[in-house]
Amino acid sequence: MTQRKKTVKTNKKVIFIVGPTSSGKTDVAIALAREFNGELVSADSRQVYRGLDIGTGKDKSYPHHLIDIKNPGGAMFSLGEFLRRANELLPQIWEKGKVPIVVGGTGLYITALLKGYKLPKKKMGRGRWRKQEKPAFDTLVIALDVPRAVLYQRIDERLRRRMEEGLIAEVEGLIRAGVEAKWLNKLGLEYRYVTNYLAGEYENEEELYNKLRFAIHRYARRQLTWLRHQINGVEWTRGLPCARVKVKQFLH
RNA sequence: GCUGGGGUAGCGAAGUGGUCAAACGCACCUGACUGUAAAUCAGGCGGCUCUGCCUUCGGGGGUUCGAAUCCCUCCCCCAGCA
Repeated sequence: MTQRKKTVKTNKKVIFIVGPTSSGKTDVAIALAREFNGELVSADSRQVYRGLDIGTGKDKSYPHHLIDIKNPGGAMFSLGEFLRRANELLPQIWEKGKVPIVVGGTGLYITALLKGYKLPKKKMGRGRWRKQEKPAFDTLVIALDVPRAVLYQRIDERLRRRMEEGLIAEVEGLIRAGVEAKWLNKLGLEYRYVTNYLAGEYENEEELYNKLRFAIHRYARRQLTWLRHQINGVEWTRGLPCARVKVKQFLH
């Protein structure tokens, strides 16, 4: 009996929705948020910037925390800032009687939050900044599992769509607004490749498309490697129905 | 039909008698990851009973101790001429 009491350590819970790019994280997260009274917290190192919409694939149809909180071109967002803000948000969400649902593809951010990393206020030398603490909440980590071939196909189709929606124009606009190419290059993927394209590095849009889609494939693979090895207790699911069941169990 | 060029591993492309299972790039696969993480970096990538063996460089035949590399022939592609 007393044992049982111990296991019910807290009613503070956090749901994580992870997976490689194009695996459908956002859709699942939004559906879960609606159904289970959740609030979305983005764990995405690129969607934090305002104006980077098409290239980062923001879904503004539903409110997310930690999206559009930085201006592009300035200091880069960082793990430290993410942790600070996320750890501040969670209690606020619990207070409202809601469940935080952390969605995102930035594995390092997820791991750090999940493991309760605490970073010193100031940057210290590499290798000794971590002070790990047990997270003060229960977690459910749901990863979306999509067959590799399907994933690649989705990535390709999505990229094509984004290019039609004005991906290149978006980057041109940022550059015109004064964002440096160097800064865009550091972001990688869409912003890096389109910037290169605008600098004349590729023959045509088709070459840009191909170079970029393969770079995204590689990125998706890296994300999967991270999920497989750097996060414990990941529950792989094939989609919303399965995720819903796990969430229902978790919340009870 | 003639002439010239060409057919090399999933694709592109080196190699032109031995040190070639075959450079390199791409795709693909795997892994690392401690304050830029959509970043950065590493390995693999014909097959196997894997410190060696087997089957590969359009097909077949030949020369040679030895061929992806030389010769003959056949098939296919491209360019120019008919």
